[in-house]
Amino acid sequence: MSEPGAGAKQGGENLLFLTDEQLRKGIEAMFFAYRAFTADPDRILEGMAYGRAHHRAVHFINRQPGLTVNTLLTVLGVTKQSLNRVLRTLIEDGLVETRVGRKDKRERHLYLTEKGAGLERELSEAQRARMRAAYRAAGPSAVAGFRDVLEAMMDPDLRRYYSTMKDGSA
Amino acid sequence: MSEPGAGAKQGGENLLFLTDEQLRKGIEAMFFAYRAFTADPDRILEGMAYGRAHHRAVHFINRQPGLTVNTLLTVLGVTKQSLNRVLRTLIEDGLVETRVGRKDKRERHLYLTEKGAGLERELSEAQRARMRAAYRAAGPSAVAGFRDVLEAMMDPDLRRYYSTMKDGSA
DNA sequence: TTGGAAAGTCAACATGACTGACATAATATC
DNA sequence: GATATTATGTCAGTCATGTTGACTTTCCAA
Repeated sequence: MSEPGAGAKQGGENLLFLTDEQLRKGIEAMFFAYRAFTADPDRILEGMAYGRAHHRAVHFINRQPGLTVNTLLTVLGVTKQSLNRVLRTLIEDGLVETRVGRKDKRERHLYLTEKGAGLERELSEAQRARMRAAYRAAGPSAVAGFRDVLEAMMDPDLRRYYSTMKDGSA
Repeated sequence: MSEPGAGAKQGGENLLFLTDEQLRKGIEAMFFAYRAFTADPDRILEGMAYGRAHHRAVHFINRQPGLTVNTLLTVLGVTKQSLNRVLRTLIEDGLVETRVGRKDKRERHLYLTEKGAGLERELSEAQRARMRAAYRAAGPSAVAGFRDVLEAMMDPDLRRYYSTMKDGSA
């Protein structure tokens, strides 16, 4: 890597971003940003009979149509009882449909209906708008750094899953 | 904006980080990283009679000793009834103490006791350890980008508050 | 002196997590 | 073919954290 400035001050100066104060600022940044990040879809959902849990389910079904209940369970990191309540209402309301697995008939593969895709679009457009504005304000190299830090923060299993998902850059 | 036909190479290439796919990846990165981010303190707190809400209160009281209930309310973005439940148990258990305001006797200023500071240290050390590892893995310039994007994502009021807090770089 | 702000409290309720127990169907294994 | 395991679904109960609404006390300020 290239040394910014002199070579002498290397150790201490290059590690300044790891002080406790800096780390605490990072923690607060995560907290405040995440709140803003969820605020827009939450606003849309209030009044509807759905909540953040429904949004998350719909998001991942959209991203990976045909995924099984079990996979969704792992990705969301909740119990099947918790997911089931959410999924049941989405199916009853005709936003999600299930198809029995061809190979393994125990599995249910999940798909969004037209209606479900409509809600997904509405929610994700609100969220993407904020993300887009933040990306634009911060610039491409900041975005790369943002993604790198978040990825490094994830639990290894989910990082692996995350890495396999399409990102349009390939 | 620029025409998609004409200056295609330049504009298009520089804006590739704003495609919907890229934005969706950012959304997922936030989701997975935030889960990991809260997992360690949550693990410590389970078993104790406290939860994430207590952690947040303790964090901000530590960061800004003597802040009033009203300020904490704004920072945390919850109702006073919700905060009060949390604060009451922390006071009863001797983790937080309140002092009546000198100037305005209606105000209660919040401070951590020794015991409260102990819990804060324990929780935040777990969280900082993960943050430190992520920062170290991603490097200083990624960290700067990370912080820039998160800051741009916040709601303006909290961004203002966030900016005034000490970060050890000034 | 009166209006409003800061804080605290009670009650009722919603959401989204959790555990534990149990049922059904299909696959996998012995 | 009998048995174990897996994938899914469901019922019941609990907990943490948020909400609204109503009301009180204290105290500052116009």
